[in-house]
Amino acid sequence: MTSLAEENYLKAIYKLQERNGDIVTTSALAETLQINAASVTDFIKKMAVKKLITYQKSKGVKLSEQGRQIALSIIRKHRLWEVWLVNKLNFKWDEVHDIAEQLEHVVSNELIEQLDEHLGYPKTDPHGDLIPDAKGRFAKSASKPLSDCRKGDKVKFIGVAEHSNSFLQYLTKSNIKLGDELLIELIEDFDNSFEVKVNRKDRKLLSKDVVKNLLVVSL
Amino acid sequence: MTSLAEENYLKAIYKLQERNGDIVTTSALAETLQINAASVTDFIKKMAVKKLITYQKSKGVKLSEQGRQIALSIIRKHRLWEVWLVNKLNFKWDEVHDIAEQLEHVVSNELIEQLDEHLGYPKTDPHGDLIPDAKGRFAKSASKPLSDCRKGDKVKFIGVAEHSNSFLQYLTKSNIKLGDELLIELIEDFDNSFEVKVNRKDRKLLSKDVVKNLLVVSL
DNA sequence: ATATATAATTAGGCTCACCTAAAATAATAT
DNA sequence: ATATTATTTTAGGTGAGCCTAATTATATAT
Repeated sequence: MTSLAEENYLKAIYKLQERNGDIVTTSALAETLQINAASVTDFIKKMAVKKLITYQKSKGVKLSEQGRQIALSIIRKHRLWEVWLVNKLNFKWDEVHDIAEQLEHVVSNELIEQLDEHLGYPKTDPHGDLIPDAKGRFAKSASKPLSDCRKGDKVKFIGVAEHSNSFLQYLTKSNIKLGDELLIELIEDFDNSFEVKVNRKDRKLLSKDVVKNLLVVSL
Repeated sequence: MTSLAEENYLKAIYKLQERNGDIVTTSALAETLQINAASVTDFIKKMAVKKLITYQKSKGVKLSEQGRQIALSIIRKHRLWEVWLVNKLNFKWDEVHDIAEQLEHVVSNELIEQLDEHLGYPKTDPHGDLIPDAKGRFAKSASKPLSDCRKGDKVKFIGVAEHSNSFLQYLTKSNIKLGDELLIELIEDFDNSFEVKVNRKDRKLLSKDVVKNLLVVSL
C-alpha cells in the first residue's frame, strides 16, 4: 500500500521529470512539495528502499517503473475527477484543482473505471491535459506553444502549459477557450506579443507570457 | 480543522449515541473503531480539550453541539456519495460503503452542495437512511422494524437496521427492495418467522433475524 | 460487604512524516 | 586551485495516532 505522502512524492517527481528532464533534485522536490529539503532526503531514502524510485546520493531521484505506474494512476484519477467536476458538477476549470487533489487519493479501481465510463471515456481533462488509460498509457500530443508559431499560422488552442488560477481566469475573462481557432495576424518584434484572430471573429492582443503558455496544434 | 481520525471518532460516537443511548463508553468506541481502548482514552481526552465532545473520566463521552454538527456533515457526505455511487455509477447497495468511507472525508462545501444538486436533492441513501441537510437537520422517519407489526398489516419496506453486506446481499438475492409492499400473512409462533406477500405477488418466508432488520411504515 | 470480573486509565514506547541546526558535499567564482 | 556559495545529508527532535503492560476504578456475584 502506498501512503498519501508517497503518492504526492511520486506525482511531484513525475511532473518534475516531465518538465526538467530525467533526474529530480532534492531541492526541486522540496520546493514543489513545500517540504524541508532534509525531510525530502529522509523520505526519498525510504522510497528507494521500497523500489518506488532510484536514488543516487547527492544527485537526485528517478521513478522506477513501478513508481511511474503509480504516478500515472494518480494523474489518471486526478484528471478524470476534474472532468467530472467540470462536466457533471458545473465547476469552472480554475476551481477544480484542489478538490481533485483530494479525490485522486481515493482507492478503488472499480470506482475509477466506472467514473471513466460515466464520463464517456474522455481523452483530456478540462485544461487539455491527456488522461492516461488504466494501464498508464496515453497518446503523445503534437501540441506546441503558440510562441513557436509564425505569422499567418492558423492553429487550434488545445491546452495550457501553465495551470495557475490567475492564468486560467485571464483566459476565461478574455473569452479564449479550448478548441478555439487562432489565426496569427501579427507578431510584434519589440515585445514578442501576438495579435491573433479568435474563431474568425475577435481580434486579441496576447503578451509573450500568454502565448508561451497556450498550447496549440496546426490546422 | 478536524483530522481524519477525529472525523472517524465523531461519526462513531454519533452512531453509538443513536443506538445505545446518550453516553458512549471507551470500550464501545474501541470496539467500533477497532482501536485499543488505551488509545481511545488518549484520543478522547484531546477531543474534549477541543470541545468536540464532553468527557467524564471513567464514564464515557457525549458529542458537543459542535461535534454533533461535524458528525452530521460527515454522515451527510457519506450518504450523498452513496447515492451517487448507486444512481450515477451503477454500484450495488452492498458495494458502496467502503468507497463512501473514503469520499466522505473530502473537504469542500461547494463540492457537496453541487453533488446534492446533481443528484436532485435526495432525501434518503440507497439503504433508506435519511440524509441530513446542509445544516445537519433531517426529518425523523416514522419507520419501525417489521418485527413490531402484526398479522394482516400492510406496510412499505423503506430501510434496513443492519447494513452488513451479507444482509444486503440476502435481500438482493431474495428480490426484496426498498419501496416494496409487504403484507403479513402469518407470524409463526414457534420461531417468530414471518410469512409475507411481497408486492401482491411472491410469498416469502422471513426469519426473526431478518424481520427485525427490515424497517417499514404502515400503508 | 467483600471478592471477583470487567472496564478505564496511566505509563512508557513505537512509527510516520515532518522540523531545525550543523556538517558534508558539490557547484561556481576568482 | 582555492575560496565562496549553494545544495544535500546527517543528527537529533516533535506531534499525531497508535501500541502493550501495569494500575486503578467500577460493576457484578456471592
